[in-house]
Amino acid sequence: MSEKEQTKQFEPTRSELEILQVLWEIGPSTVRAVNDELLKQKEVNYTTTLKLMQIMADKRILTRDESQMKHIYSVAEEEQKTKSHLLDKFVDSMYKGSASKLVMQLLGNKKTSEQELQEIKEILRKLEE
Amino acid sequence: MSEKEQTKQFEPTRSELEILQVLWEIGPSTVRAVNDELLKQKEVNYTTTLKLMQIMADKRILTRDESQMKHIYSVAEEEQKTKSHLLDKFVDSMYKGSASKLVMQLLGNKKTSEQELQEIKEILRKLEE
DNA sequence: TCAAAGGTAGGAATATTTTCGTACGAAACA
DNA sequence: TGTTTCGTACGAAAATATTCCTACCTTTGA
Repeated sequence: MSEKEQTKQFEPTRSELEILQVLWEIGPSTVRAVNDELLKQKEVNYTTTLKLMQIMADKRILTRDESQMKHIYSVAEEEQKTKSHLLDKFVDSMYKGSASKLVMQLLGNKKTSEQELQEIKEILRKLEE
Repeated sequence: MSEKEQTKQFEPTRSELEILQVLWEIGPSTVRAVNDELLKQKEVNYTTTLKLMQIMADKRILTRDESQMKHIYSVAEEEQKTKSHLLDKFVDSMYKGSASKLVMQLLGNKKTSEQELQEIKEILRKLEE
């Protein structure tokens, strides 16, 4: 892998993101387990999920333990690191990098509950200390 | 357009999002103007941008004024409404709908400056009133 | 032992997204 | 007026992403 490819930012496709979410949720798993989770959300053939996960392993998004017949797939990068990167990209592209603009939007959002609000304040308060 | 299609959530592709960002930035514009902006970021052929904007107009993401030869394209939906929707989706898919989790990530992020932090606190303070 | 169930691999078929070649009309202007 | 420049429309090609068929191997259990 060239240096350029190494440093190239990780850009999951929509389907890849779905699988990442499942793996974040249930931890390292077999294809079967991931597929079962996906089936709760949508119609999807087992081999489709298998193929996607194989592709993700090729791309080094996932790693896998092949020592057993039922391969166990894990997310290669730290969940927080990946999310942080995706959040950065989101802030950059949608709010020109301004975190406060994003928060403003979030708070103006009807879906953000009073409880969430309190928690956010709590976070900031703790940050003061 | 069927009712289902109407209520179907707006899901811009990556290229479409780039164009939206330009239009948010510079306001209603010709294809030429949008393409010029895009050229600052990447190599792109005029007709490629034209085609994309035509497709977006088909999908009703953009509207256009054809009264002049140089058509003027505008973003159909309110910028804030679109961003709010995309932010919602992001929070839902990445943080299971928890805004506070997102904020926590944001604050733990080295890219979020002290100044941003102050601004966020200011927003919350004003919300108290 | 052998059939059924369940696993992987690989490639082909589809669907979607992105790019651009080409045709052709309108405007600008020498 | 004629030619160059700048615009749109359209369709096809190319690139990507998604889905699934088929082959074949391993495990399980009747």
